[in-house]
Amino acid sequence: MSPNLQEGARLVEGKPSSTSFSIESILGLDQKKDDAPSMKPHRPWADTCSSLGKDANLRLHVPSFPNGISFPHPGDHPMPEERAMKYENYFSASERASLKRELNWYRGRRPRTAFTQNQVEVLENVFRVNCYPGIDIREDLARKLNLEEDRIQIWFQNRRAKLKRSHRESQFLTAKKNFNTNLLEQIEN
Amino acid sequence: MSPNLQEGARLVEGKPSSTSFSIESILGLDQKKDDAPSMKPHRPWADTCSSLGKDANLRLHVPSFPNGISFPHPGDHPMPEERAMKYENYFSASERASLKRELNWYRGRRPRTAFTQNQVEVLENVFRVNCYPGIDIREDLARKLNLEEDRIQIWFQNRRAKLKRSHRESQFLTAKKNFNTNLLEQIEN
DNA sequence: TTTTAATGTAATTCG
DNA sequence: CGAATTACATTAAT
Repeated sequence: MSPNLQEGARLVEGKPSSTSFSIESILGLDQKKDDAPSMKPHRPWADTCSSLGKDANLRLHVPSFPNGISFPHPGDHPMPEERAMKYENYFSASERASLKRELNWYRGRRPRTAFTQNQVEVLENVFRVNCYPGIDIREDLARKLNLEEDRIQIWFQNRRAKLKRSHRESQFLTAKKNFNTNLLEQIEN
Repeated sequence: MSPNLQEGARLVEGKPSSTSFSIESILGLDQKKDDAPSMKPHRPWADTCSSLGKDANLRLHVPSFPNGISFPHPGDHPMPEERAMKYENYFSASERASLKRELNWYRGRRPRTAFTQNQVEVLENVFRVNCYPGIDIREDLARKLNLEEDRIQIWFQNRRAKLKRSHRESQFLTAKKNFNTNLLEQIEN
């Protein structure tokens, strides 16, 4: 019997009591506690080497308009009337790109990769033959297409999901059609 | 044999492949072959008395292709004519393995469990104290959280993997930062 | 709005 | 058990 779980039960009920589990249950299982998981989301694309003055606070800066108007957060609702203020009008392409990177940083998401048509075609061709390319193939593709291996792997994952989805859908449609057909026959008889 | 990437590349570019992937590579011959005799994976959640959908997914072995999934995707560009033969002749062991895997998923992958926030909270709290809970603790948790013990075990496994991953990453970042710092010092001297 | 790259994590497999 | 990989549900960029 582990009486220690009662602590857990308490936590369930919203009691943030100090987690004191009975020693017995932890006995012999004393682990090196990394109490601050620190959960680094792993964002290698936010390269720390890019600038020598690689200050962390650099990315916490909230972009704003030159005139002090705060930058429209993409998640927010569009501002109907202020169309004339669209930030595109204020920044060059490269400036927008860097702003975007900053946004991506504090939102913690890798900038969306835009595959070229050629890259997609090659990937599709490989997919047709083998939709589970091993690491060797992926690395090979990465070199040949000038992409990171991770992009390749993700691409295949998403591609498989897409295939499955389409399969599901067609199956559903078939089932529906059959259902309707049967129904019709019954009515006719 | 099956078309390889050279053909694929040619199809894409219309030029004599500068990209050449070896057949072995494409077919993933380097991958682990699991042509092992079919053993039953025991899937209690694949309830025999579930509804219509069950049989549909269970044995859709279409002669030409498992599950009716066509690899030259129906909506996609057709492959060269030679495709009309028995598929056994066209797919390597590893490809068949892939297909088999896919088949397996369709007929029996446990539905993804969505833990509630409370469940996760309790699990995290226990994890903080002991990330290798023995069977008794797991059973206890299972009862308290109304989950199967297996889910608990898997959760801890995945949680440990996650912790390890985060350690690796923070280590990497630290190393990188040190590297940059050293570089900077050298430049300054 | 639709498609799809990216994320987080539960589930599976193998050694 | 860990490591690697996968499916799958979501989020969000285009």
